[in-house]
Amino acid sequence: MRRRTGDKERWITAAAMKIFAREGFHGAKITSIAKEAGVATGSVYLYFANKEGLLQHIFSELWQAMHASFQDLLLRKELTEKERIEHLIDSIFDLFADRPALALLFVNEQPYLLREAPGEMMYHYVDFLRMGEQVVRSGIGKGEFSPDMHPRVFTNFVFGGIRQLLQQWARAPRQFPLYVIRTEIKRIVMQGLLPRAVLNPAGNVRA
Amino acid sequence: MRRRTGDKERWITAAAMKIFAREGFHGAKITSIAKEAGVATGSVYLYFANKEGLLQHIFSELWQAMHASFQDLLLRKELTEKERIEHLIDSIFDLFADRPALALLFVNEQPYLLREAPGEMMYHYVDFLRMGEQVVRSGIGKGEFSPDMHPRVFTNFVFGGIRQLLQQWARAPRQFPLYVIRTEIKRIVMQGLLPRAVLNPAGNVRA
DNA sequence: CTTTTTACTGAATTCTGATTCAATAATACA
DNA sequence: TGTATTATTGAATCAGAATTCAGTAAAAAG
Repeated sequence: MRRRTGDKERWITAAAMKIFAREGFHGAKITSIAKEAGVATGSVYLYFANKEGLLQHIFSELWQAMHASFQDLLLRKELTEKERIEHLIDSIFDLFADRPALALLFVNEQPYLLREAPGEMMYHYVDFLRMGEQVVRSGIGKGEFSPDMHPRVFTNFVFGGIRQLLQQWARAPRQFPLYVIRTEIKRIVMQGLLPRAVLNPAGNVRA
Repeated sequence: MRRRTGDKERWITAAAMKIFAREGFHGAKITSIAKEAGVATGSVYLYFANKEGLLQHIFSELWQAMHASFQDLLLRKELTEKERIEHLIDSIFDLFADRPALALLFVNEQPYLLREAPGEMMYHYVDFLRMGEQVVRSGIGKGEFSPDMHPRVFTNFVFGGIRQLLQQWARAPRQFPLYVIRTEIKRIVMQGLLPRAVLNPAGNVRA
């Protein structure tokens, strides 16, 4: 017999992440991935069915992590819905914080998988958005949020905005740091662009 | 001599749009596009240098249209900045309103072109976002918008949110009509999720 | 130390689909 | 009508890269 030495599966996924992110799924060559991983071309096929399987595996782990942290947040009864939304936003950024390559994969290759492997992907995707919607609904119910907000449109909008900023960040991590992005997103999401009326001590409205 | 009959270039771009949107750029076969357009395979190459050129041509027209309507809006002095932003949002949706296939192309294939043809694409992209930022800055200057808003993050966020919703819509136009999306986006962008303090007739603050 | 079993290798194979181009058709012009 | 010129065709070519597999290496078992 012979034992597997080293965690080749991990080397390969790490390499794939890097190459997919740089070249795009279609531009990435299995040969480059193998070289980057330090294994032979053929070895990739010992661990994954094919190129697409490799991509799916990466996404699958990602969605799983995302789902888990969302699930956690939904269960924390002590949070207000406003806090919950803020934590949801944070948890997405936490996931990508030190992995810009993963972020690029996530934002760029999602459409491909959604077309080629609609089943699993669609499931995660829909489930994920559903969770967001749920929080918004519940916040409206409690009077925390504007009652005329459309939960599904809102959730999609925020999700899309986050993706776009993740992409900008991953493309050039220096142009704005992630903590700025998170903070700003929360501001936009909660307060919007217009200045808010605030109460002065006398109870009157100030611009 | 022989004259070109029919507007083959247009037939081909129309077909390409449709097929690219359905199969994705990489999944689309030139042969299918030619058949859909009602011309021979080789004819595609009489009008476009290659497959990528075809995609670029579509994007190029699109960005041009986008740029033009943005430019118009920037020049309309009678608008408040708030109105200007609302019109910007509308102009994007107007562009895609009856062309879901174009919308899918736009949201799905942008990353590919940004990688493969960074020059022109990047130019349009950056310019486009810059225009948005400009409006926000100017609105802040005039006191129309929250002074602590980060113009670049804001613009990217909104752009991303719009993309996401365009995609959802294009994927299944029936789930929410475009006019709902526009309205909701404007609400989110302007007011955010939290309920606003409003004045009642007596000048006091109501929840 | 030999045998057996499993891991790994990377050059060769295969497939897919973009691109080409020799042949043909249509129109203009003389 | 005949000839020149340009447009169009689509089967054949070609390139590139995913996948395979016969061969080799390493570890375990005896």
